[in-house]
Amino acid sequence: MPTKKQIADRHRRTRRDHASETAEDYVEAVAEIAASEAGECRVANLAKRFDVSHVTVTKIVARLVREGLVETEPYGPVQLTAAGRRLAAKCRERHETVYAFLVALGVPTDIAAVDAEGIEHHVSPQTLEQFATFVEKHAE
Amino acid sequence: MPTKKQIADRHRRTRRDHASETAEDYVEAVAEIAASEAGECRVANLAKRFDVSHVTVTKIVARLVREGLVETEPYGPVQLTAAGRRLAAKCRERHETVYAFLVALGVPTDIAAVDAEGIEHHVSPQTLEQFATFVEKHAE
DNA sequence: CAACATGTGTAGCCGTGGCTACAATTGCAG
DNA sequence: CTGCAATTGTAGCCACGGCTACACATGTTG
Repeated sequence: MPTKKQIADRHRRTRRDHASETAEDYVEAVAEIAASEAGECRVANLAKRFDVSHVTVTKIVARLVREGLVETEPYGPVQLTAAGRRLAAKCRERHETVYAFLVALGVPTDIAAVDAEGIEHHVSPQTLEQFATFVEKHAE
Repeated sequence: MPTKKQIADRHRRTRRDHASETAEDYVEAVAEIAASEAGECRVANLAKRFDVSHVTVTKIVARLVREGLVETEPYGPVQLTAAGRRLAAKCRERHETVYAFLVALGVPTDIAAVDAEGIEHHVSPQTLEQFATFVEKHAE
């Protein structure tokens, strides 16, 4: 049975995860939008994507710049740094695995899409591995 | 394929979930502590449990009081309301299902404990149902 | 080139969940 | 009953992710 310290650690871990969830969602979105017909990712694209005001996007992008995940110039597009691209690729893969896993489990695709969005940030490498294994086994 | 509005909705849903995650964690903890040897749940118990200062607990408890989930008096214990007990029971059951599911999947118990903590708040009833079914099937 | 729509930036506000520092209460020891 | 330790409350600060309102750039379009 877990000690009190371990329980506290678990919660602290959960909180720390929250802090980076937004970053993960944003770099993923930037990558997708830049790879789409749009060709580049602008603040307005992100605002629409997350259904928030452009101000919220601006503030979050500023934080991502501080963290070295994206680059941007005044009135210019938002571009991923090398670190941002790495993170985006990792998140995309993880997201797809979680989604595929839920679908393989028998969850309706529309529900799986919502749940994957929330779950993906909390899946450890070990659990993700089990998810992937399960998907392979059930890939008919 | 999902529309832009659906993607935005998914994200809004995820954010709204965040707002209630803390409430869920706290009512769950209050129920557990009150049911333990301690007999009652005090601010100090919660502070230790989540490894945060007592001030943070006080503020969150105040919010839970506003939301009708707990009751308390100055310098007194924190008690669940009927609504709080209902929510706690629901969360406890869901938490256990998620944990049992991860373990059944093959995730090490210590890892499963951490992941369940993060995942439980994002599991829809439909997905939870699939988790439970899976656990039953693999309960030899 | 001027004007106007669109897109960004800036200022300033809110609630949540963190914190430290200090004040007040409680409760138990002496 | 007095006094001290532990607990709880209060004040005030921070970062994050929301917002509205207003200012400033950009880029078509006439």
